[in-house]
Amino acid sequence: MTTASTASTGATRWLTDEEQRVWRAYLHATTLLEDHLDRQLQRDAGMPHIYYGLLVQLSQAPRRRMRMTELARNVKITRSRLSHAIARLEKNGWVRREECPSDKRGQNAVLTDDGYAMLGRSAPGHVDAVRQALFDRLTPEQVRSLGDIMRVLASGLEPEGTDADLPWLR
Amino acid sequence: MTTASTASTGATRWLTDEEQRVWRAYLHATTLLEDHLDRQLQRDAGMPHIYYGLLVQLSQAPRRRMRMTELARNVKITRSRLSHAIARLEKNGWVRREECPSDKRGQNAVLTDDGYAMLGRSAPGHVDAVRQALFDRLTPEQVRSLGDIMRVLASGLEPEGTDADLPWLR
DNA sequence: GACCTTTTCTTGAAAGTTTAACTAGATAGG
DNA sequence: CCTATCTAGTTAAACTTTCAAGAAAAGGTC
Repeated sequence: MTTASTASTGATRWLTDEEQRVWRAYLHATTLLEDHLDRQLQRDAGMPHIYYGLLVQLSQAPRRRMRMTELARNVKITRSRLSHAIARLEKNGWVRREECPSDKRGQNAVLTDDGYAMLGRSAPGHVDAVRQALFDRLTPEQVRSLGDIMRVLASGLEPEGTDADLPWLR
Repeated sequence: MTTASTASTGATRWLTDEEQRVWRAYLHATTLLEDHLDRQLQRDAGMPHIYYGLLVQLSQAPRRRMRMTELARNVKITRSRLSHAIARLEKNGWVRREECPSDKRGQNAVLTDDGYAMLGRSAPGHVDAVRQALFDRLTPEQVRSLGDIMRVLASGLEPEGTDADLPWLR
């Protein structure tokens, strides 16, 4: 019941010319931007974009720590992927695992001082990169519009909404 | 010279509140959509989104064949990644390699009949998924606006443009 | 032609991701 | 309590991507 819309009627509503152009532009731009930021962070911070996102999340959490599952949910990755990622960040000394007092199954990922420092060092460059690629190129209306559009898309794909899918991802 | 903008002055222009919200929404929506389509295609066509994109490109090329480098450029991936991907698709019987007559270094990736057939089978479902996630949720103005915005972003990240980077990617 | 550089594509290993199975602790019902 | 079920997180194996290196043909240049 995830796909079916024309699947039931048999008639496929293909994309119009404009839709095709927009879709291609979307794919094109989003992959270029992701590649760009991934390379920027790999070069300046020694990690892929998503790992950086994990550190940012932790840096904003109450005591710079967060339960594994919550962290995974916030960044939209599976728990498995998070396990591997945290293992790697732990090797770098930027994150540390800590048992959860209230739930013995649980683990907290904790941002270390080293991790915090490295974030402070690389954040300016990263913000710069985002600004140059995105905000400095769009008009204020476009920025507002982009926000609206992205919120619509996200709400439609959120596990909640109309057709509740699995737990929260997969 | 890729990053530096405040790097030279020392003053970081952080993101405003609205910019932060927009950026988060962007990351959120784009990762959800990519995950969604990846899963849809993995389920219905047995391959990740980017592999599907390769087949689509080939299906639209003159004699359903294309030089490796051109294919890689069109889909925005490295030649190395393409080599591995084509090897996998070859194992599936959907693509076949063919030597290039005019340039003995060259290879053409050719979409097989099996590949073409499989594309015909999975295209409707994929178009449906894109439509449901994107076009059915946006107003016509939003679609137009999204196209404009994405074209601006892409043009700024294209290896050409103002600050010519490396060959075309990396 | 000999020499040097560039272009095309492949390869192998390391890094990252996915999938499915699995351990251990929490929870609910009887 | 005891058992069934659920939840948190990890792990192994298969697969994909990246990175660095390299083989082979093409293009100058003298």
